[in-house]
Amino acid sequence: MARMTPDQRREAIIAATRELIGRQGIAATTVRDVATELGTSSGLIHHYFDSMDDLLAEAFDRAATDDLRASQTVIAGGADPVQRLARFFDVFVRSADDSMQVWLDAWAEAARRPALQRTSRRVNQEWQVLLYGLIVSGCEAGVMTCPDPLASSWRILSLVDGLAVQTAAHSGIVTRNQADIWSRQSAEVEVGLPLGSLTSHA
Amino acid sequence: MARMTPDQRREAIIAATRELIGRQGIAATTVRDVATELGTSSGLIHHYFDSMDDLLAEAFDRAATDDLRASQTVIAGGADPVQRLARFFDVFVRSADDSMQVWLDAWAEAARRPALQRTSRRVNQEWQVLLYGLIVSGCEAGVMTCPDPLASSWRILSLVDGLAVQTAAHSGIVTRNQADIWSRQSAEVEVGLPLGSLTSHA
DNA sequence: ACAGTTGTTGGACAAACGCGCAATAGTCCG
DNA sequence: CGGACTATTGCGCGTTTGTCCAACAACTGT
Repeated sequence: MARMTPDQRREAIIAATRELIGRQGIAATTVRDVATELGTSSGLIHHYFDSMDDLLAEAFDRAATDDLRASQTVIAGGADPVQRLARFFDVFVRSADDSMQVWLDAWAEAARRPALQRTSRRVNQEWQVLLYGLIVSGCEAGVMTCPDPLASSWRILSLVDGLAVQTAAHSGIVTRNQADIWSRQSAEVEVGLPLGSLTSHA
Repeated sequence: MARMTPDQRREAIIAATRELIGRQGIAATTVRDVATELGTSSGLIHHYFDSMDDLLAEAFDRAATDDLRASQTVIAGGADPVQRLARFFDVFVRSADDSMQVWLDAWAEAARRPALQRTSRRVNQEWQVLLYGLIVSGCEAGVMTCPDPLASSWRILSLVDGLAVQTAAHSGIVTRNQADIWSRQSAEVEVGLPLGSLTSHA
């Protein structure tokens, strides 16, 4: 096979793994799957990664962190705190739609894969920090009322996770649109916004 | 091995599987694990169940349904709608504490195990129906205000699921007590109860 | 050009998986 | 007692898994 620089090769392995876990989940992705996707031998993967756990954790980390960074950029483009919060739900629902099985697998597999568990925890906390910041800035601007912004951020994040589970694992019972609307309504109540504030964006 | 009646044997297999999935999750439980737990051969399991998917689905069904029935009984003992709703959180938090890994595995494995997927969906819906009934009866009694009881039941169920994920998969970030309090507060807002109504039970 | 280093191969390896099957042991009925 | 039936055994089959390793190929510095 054509030779790459070590950095390029490592990135290519991670990219192939990302593609695969997005397509078939984390739990169902094997070393040989990655090698086939890359068009290389399976031994090469272990030349760059100590274990499958490490590779899965890093691939999940890249995918989740890219999602988070992209979301931060989109959200930062909102004109005011309310619009930024509305954008939070836009990007979250969209990204959850594509990669919910990855999240479910990450949560479940965390019990059996130490590296994946560490990554999953950190990513989760970063989403909470992002949401917490949005709420606090809304309160400082005086457009939101929040008696307990920490509790609110955890509640909204949990609600959104839970609704994502409903649409993914129990697809057909709760639709994506319902989950989107319900999570916005719940957030409006949390931060004292009038109903419809987060949904009436052009 | 000592012989049982077919019914007894079948129940013993299910009981052993329940024990195992509670201890090590659904995904990590194998045919041989069940046979060892029972003290029988592995071939016997396939004499009573067509596939491992079927066995796991039935064991999960029993465990989840038993939890649900026991919860219904406890909840029904509440004097009024508010106390019954408070009891909902008591039993839910307690059962989630023991078996959260089972739920995570059920959600994640549902994508790869058809029988488990059907069972998981049904159990989830039964919890929602239970919660929906509690809310509606509170509204009919005039002690709760609910503009949209269906949406409320889905939101509360999703919130408690999401908070359970936070305490299980990301243990240490959100504690069980915090999750308990936060889910009650959220429910109080949903059905128009004064803060503290669901927590001030003896 | 040559030696040394490192990327890469392809397959061996042991362990574990779900499942099936011939043989055995236990039960029941005539 | 004896034949029919079924529960149960114990093992083997084929596959798949993560990991490892000796050999080969390619690049580097002298």
